[in-house]
Amino acid sequence: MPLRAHDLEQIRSLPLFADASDETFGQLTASAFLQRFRAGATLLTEGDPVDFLYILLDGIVELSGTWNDKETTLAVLRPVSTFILAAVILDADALMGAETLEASTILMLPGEALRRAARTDPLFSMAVAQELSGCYRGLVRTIKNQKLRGGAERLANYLLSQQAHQGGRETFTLPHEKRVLAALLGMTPENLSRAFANLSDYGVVVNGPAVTLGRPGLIRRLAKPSPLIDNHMPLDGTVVGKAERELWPTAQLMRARG
Amino acid sequence: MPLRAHDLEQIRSLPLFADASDETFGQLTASAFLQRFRAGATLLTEGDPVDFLYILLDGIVELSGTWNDKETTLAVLRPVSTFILAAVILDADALMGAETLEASTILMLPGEALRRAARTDPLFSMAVAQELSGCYRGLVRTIKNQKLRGGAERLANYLLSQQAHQGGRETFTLPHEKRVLAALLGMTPENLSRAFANLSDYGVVVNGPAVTLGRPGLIRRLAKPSPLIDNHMPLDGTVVGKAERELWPTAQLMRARG
DNA sequence: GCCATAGCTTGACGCATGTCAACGCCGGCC
DNA sequence: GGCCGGCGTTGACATGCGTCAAGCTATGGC
Repeated sequence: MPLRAHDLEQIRSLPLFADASDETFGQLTASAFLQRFRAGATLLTEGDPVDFLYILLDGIVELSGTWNDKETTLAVLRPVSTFILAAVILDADALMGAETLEASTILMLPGEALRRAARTDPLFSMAVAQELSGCYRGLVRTIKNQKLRGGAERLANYLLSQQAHQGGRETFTLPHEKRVLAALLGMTPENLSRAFANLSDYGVVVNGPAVTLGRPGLIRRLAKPSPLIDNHMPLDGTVVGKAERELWPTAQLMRARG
Repeated sequence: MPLRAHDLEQIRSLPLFADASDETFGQLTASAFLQRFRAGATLLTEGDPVDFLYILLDGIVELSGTWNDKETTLAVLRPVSTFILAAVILDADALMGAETLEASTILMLPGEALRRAARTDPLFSMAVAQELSGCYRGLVRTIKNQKLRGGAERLANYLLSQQAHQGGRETFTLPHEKRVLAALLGMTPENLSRAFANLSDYGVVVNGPAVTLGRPGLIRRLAKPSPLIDNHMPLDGTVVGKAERELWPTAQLMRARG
């Protein structure tokens, strides 16, 4: 699929490309193309050489890692997210697999063009460095979340952040199937059920995909959310400045499963 | 402490600075300075604004994360390693604490100078992006190691990689106290003891800090080392090319503790 | 309306790991 | 020499989590 003017505008407005020169942007997009994938399609297998930077424009994709017949979910991405930037920059093999959870449309940007652009356009490569920094810090948060909190605490924090994303209403709806949520939070579906059951003591009521936090104070006291672990979205519509750019870089949701 | 010619040469030869223009390098080092810290010194506290890029030239430093009175070790660094590059690039607060485990000498490079250099010198900011990519992939490996392997398996793989680093001899010596090693591997000291005990069935003999792997085939069959998780050092002395640059970026050792 | 299937939940069980306490070893210090 | 404190090990115990099995509900096809 060729790119349309509308797509180009959308890409151009991403933090990663906003500062690039027109020339750089032109060279980058000249060799790029859009591709549509069905649900469950494998985009990348662990160990494969990575030839493209992927930019998820629509749909959902899961990043995973495997070893010895075990699999773990490293992240679940929603639009607009770039992924495997690090592998592209280093021209290295993929450390994670990628597959679509829903039908998705993805922009594919040849790696060689991206590396060439980064080597010549300092503002673009600075943007690349900022994007990578955001991803790195996302992983640091993930590890801290994973190692320092128990299952119920991870779930509680997830619910609080979801609530914030959806406008802070008392009742909101889970964006994924519970099986996917469990993987995201680093537990089995069975344990997610139990974790929800435990949280009922804290005013959490679950009705299918609908969740209501009946006692915000109580659940917050359990969750103890921290800006050093959880990425908080600004509640009002204020424009984010440079320092907050890392807040919502490429991958908003990052958790691991055992 | 001012920088000496010898220090400058050493810095200049790091991958991060090797491609920078002389002008960039001069501007960067003009405002840099060396500092010596005693063992146990706190370099950075979680949440602090980060004003410098740190480059560990001698000694050992530990990176940690905390939440709710619990602490976890995110990495143990040895020379020559840079750290908190991502926070510097984004001019953001530190997500991890840093403290010296031994007396250390550290080069401190003002963040503003680094960001300015990255915005103007494309080859330097490309090197920054490559360094960050290596760090990012290191964290991905850490998470996979942590979530996919059990304690004994993590230890087995650590021993194999240590053995390789030390020339592949049957007997080698642990580079850290066992308490630090336990933190590195994401377990308690008690469990590290038990893990060592379990590995005796696989030909692993421990004598204080000396470890000998009596049955390499057996321990390898348990460890199942993978290039997608473990960073293998080249056994021979071949010069590493661009693709392998990520192999030994800033932080070689990254594990987390619960 | 009936059945099949998938997603979710619940219970029972076992394993891995954290916690707490006691002990031995060793090195430093008085 | 004797005391002391840090490190490492070992055991008993509790807990969190994964695994397996069964059942429950909703949805879709016939």
